[in-house]
Amino acid sequence: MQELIDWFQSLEPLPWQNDRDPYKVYILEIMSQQTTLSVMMKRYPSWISTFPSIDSIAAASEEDVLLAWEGLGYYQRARNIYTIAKFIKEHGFPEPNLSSWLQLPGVGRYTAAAILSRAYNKPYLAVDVNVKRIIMRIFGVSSYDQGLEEKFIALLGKNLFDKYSSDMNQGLIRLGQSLCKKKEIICKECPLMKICKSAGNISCLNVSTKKTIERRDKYLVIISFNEYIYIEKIESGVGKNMYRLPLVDYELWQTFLLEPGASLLSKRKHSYTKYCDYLYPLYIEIKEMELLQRFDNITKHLIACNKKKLHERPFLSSYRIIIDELLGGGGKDLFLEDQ
DNA sequence: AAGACGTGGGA
DNA sequence: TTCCCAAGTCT
Repeated sequence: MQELIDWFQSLEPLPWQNDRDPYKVYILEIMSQQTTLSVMMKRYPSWISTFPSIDSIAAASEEDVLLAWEGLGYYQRARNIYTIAKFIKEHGFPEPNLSSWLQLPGVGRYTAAAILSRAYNKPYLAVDVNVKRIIMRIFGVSSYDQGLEEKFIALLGKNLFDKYSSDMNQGLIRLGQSLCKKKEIICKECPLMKICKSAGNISCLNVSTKKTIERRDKYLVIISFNEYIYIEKIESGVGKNMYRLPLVDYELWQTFLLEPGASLLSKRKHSYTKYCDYLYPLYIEIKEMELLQRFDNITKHLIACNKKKLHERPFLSSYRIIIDELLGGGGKDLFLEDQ
């Protein structure tokens, strides 16, 4: 299927398309997961600017890496990048084969294949959800079977794939994003039309399973004292080793509400996966050292961070938004009541 | 093997 | 505003 290669090469190339540096290809593949092209266009260049090499990451801290990843979500990926950078600094890149790369944390079958074909020109088929859908349509089947992959490569042309797997892998993904989409197909422009059993016939729709949403209320306090804001390090779970504004239980939050200097900020909604969180931020401005002691019971577990340095710590997005509005825009939209 | 893991952006 | 989506991996 020379047609696939020709079609791919006729597209406007992505800025990083022809970079074969294993480090950059690795970052590119990890960052691409579960995100959109517009996010990539913004974040990939800035990442490379912050961390131009494996060594630059290995020389940083995990917190620095999480900060650079902030806003991209799925933060385990950033922790893995840090782990892998240190490993590679010591041992070098893995051998260019599937089993060696699969040993790296966060590198699964898709990512390993994509890196090996892009950076090392190894003929592995990188099967992501797009390619999976294309394969199912090509063969006109309604369930996926890994055995189809070898047949698919044969259909593409084994010799051609051995030589041009990088372009063909990338071409297939672009195809899945543009012509052979989940809910929309444009077969007449498809380079694979000749070999497709489902041509013109949309099928293999992923049935989206509706998840039941779980609502959660979170009560947080922003304790401000001189130049400092108290923040809390997340020890486990979502956002591990990142920071948040301190969460307290409702009872305590209510008692803080009555403190002098306390003002209620507008509530925030933050949804992800199956959760719908409502954040209730309470801003407490403490002017006297004596008053600070009234919060000893919680502040002793917290970190006093200079307001000017809050941007140096990695925060989960929902908290970052509140912090930015509080410090940046004068909190105009944030405050419920005028002071 | 179903569920967890996050977010910004577009309709 | 609200809903829904987007280059997976791990357990």
